[in-house]
Amino acid sequence: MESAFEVIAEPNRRAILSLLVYSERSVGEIERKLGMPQPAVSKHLRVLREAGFVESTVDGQRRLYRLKPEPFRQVDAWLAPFRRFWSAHVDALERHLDRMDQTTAEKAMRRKR
Amino acid sequence: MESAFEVIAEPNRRAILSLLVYSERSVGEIERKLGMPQPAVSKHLRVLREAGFVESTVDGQRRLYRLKPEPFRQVDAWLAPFRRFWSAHVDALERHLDRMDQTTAEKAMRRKR
DNA sequence: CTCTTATATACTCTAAGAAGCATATGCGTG
DNA sequence: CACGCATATGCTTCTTAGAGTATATAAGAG
Repeated sequence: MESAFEVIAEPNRRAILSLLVYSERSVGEIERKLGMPQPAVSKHLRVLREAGFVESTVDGQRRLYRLKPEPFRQVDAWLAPFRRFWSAHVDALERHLDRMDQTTAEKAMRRKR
Repeated sequence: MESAFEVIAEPNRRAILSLLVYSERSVGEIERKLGMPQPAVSKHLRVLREAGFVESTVDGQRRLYRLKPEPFRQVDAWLAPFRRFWSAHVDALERHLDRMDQTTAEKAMRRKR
């Protein structure tokens, strides 16, 4: 489970991360919110912690988990070169839709005449 | 291998995708550039194709593969909510580095006097 | 039509990861 | 100090993915 990519390949882990975006959470809170068994939560949190996605602090008998930024940046960095590419496609799609609109508009014009 | 996240969890597949950013490639080109056995390349391309990351066209006895945008967008969409969070950290880092620079600058100033 | 090049597929083997359950550890309270 | 809640860890089992190797398909060249 070296890489950040393998870590976020698991749906339950992505769910945990998405939950932690709002605020830090105890294990029990995660367990209840996601409806998954406690050992599963702890195991996934361990993986997330070892990969640097989260850190925890002790609060009495609870542990509070919160996000850490680094691995997200790694993923984002890998994604960056593709962004240029896919936004070009958005542009192409928009141009296409614009042409569609134009065509529609022209048809409407013709109908109006 | 349903999800885009599982697909990009595999390092060889990420390498293939990164290679295709520049231009479309034949299987043989990928094989040589990445130094991996041909069946491996074909298998990974199959996974990528089925997940919508790439598409291929026939060119004589070659197949040319190129990127498709949708799955990248999915990944980016999942990442988006975290971006706000981690850029806050970037800001903090930048402020930190700014202070460092300032300190360095002050030292330089002192040296100059 | 045969030989060669390009690519895909089938099959076997191995390993790793996730689920499920049981149990350990550790702190808090009466 | 005994009990109960919160969390972590250990163990077993099941499944799946990837590597490696061999082979199939299909197109071009002579």
